[in-house]
Amino acid sequence: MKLATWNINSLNVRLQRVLDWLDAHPVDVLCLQETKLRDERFPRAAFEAIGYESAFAGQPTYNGVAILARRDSVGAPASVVVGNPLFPDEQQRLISATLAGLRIVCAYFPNGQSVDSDKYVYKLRWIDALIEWLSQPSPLPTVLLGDFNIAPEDRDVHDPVAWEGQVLCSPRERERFARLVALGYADAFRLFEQPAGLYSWWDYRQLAFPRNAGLRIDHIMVAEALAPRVRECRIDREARKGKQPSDHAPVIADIEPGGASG
DNA sequence: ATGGCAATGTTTCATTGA
Repeated sequence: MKLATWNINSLNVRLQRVLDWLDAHPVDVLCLQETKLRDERFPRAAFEAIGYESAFAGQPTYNGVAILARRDSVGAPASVVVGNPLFPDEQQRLISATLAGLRIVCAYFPNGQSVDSDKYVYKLRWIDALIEWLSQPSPLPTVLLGDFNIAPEDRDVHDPVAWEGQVLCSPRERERFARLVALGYADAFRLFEQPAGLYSWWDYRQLAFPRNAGLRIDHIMVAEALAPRVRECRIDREARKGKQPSDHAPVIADIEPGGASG
């Protein structure tokens, strides 16, 4: 079972890119962030036409998340939950659903703007509430995937000295990531030996992508019980190439279908 | 010290992103 996450930075601008990507990579589940579309404008029919059912929560201009599910393999998203029941929030950053015996949580963590800004405080509170929610027992094993806006370690940063203490890399953000790990979530990417210099986001400016000046801030985290079943986790940097790309690349994990252990 | 680029709607600039 293949799951992917991709911050698409406007689904309106990049719908064709997503359709083409799914044609080439027919994953079972694709989580999207920054759709930037109100729900009336979500291109549900375009995804249905290529065999994907969708659940989505959007708003104009900012944020917006969606879960796409391949009809012929995992069916439609069930038990859809929009937002965090413990954290009322006008910003559409969280959607979860049940698919193939898993709880899929698609998350767009706040950016935080700069350390100690109001947005940074909101980011920490938002993450704390997510951790509180995920601390509650779930009947199904959970996969938490999305744009975390956190580079967990220095090896996830092209220039750790320049980024030291900055937003996305600050100790308090990394401590939150570590708390998710302590809660029993494994960073699927780090379950495997990976070459150095693999990132999921590159600034549009200063030729960051050709210089590979990136950060790894998009993640797939799997509950403890699922970790032994993860066969592969990789970043598709090809998707960052070409005309008018998103500034993020998709992350893909392959999880062995569940047995009696769930 | 700052901008660099991109998308959006508040549109011919300000705001946000990361």
